[in-house]
Amino acid sequence: MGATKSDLFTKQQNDIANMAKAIAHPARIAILQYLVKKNACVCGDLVDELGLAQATTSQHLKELKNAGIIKGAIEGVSVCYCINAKVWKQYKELFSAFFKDVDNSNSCC
Amino acid sequence: MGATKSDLFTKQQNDIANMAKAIAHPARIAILQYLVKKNACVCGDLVDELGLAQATTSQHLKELKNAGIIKGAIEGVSVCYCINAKVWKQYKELFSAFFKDVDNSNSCC
DNA sequence: AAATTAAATCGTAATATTGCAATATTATGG
DNA sequence: CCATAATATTGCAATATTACGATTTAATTT
Repeated sequence: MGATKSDLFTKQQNDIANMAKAIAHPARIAILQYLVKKNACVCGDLVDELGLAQATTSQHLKELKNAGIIKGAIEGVSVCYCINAKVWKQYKELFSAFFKDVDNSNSCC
Repeated sequence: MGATKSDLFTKQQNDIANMAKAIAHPARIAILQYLVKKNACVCGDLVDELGLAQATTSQHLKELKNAGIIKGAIEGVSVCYCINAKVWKQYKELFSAFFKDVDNSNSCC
């Protein structure tokens, strides 16, 4: 036990859950907000920005890269990160579809 | 170590991360989709629906209740669950605001 | 009151995540 | 080539999450 039983659920359900998991940490939210705000590639200053150790920051960046939501490009000795606009749009749309309006007129609670 | 360093981040960043965490499991996505689909209070059949043990299902329901996104009402010997429309709307809006459109025209990667 | 039913809680095991120091890697400049 | 700088990876400890059997709680029915 301890591991999520992914096989019980649909691909879509697992996809949404995994997307949520990718942003389910304040450091990763902070990274994404910073990249969106800067509206450009950001090289280097993410470690200073967060206040976490370099290794930890690098790990969070890796998770965001694995999720596809950011891209990294080597720029000389440092690495530049930016939002992957295409995947970002997918996230936007999938969450938007998931959180469609609910009709709770039939609800008893 | 092991615990998230919430104090490094803003309340808003922690809030978004916690909301994402609440839905970062396929069983919880399945529960929410089922409640939305049924468009009414659902009593009892959630355990049969998921395929997880009763205790596990109950635990997931508790997390969703803690996050405020669902409500439960005792109905005789069983418990009826439904979407908390107000909180649902908040989630919808917060995620929608977070995933606002990005301009990556200045991006190098 | 006893039996039944549904759900919550407890205890515990397995696994995942978070965080950081230490080390490795990679590119640049001297 | 050697030193430096920036980032990645490794290894490990602390904590969190997931899952389930067993038990408890709470309401209903007999």
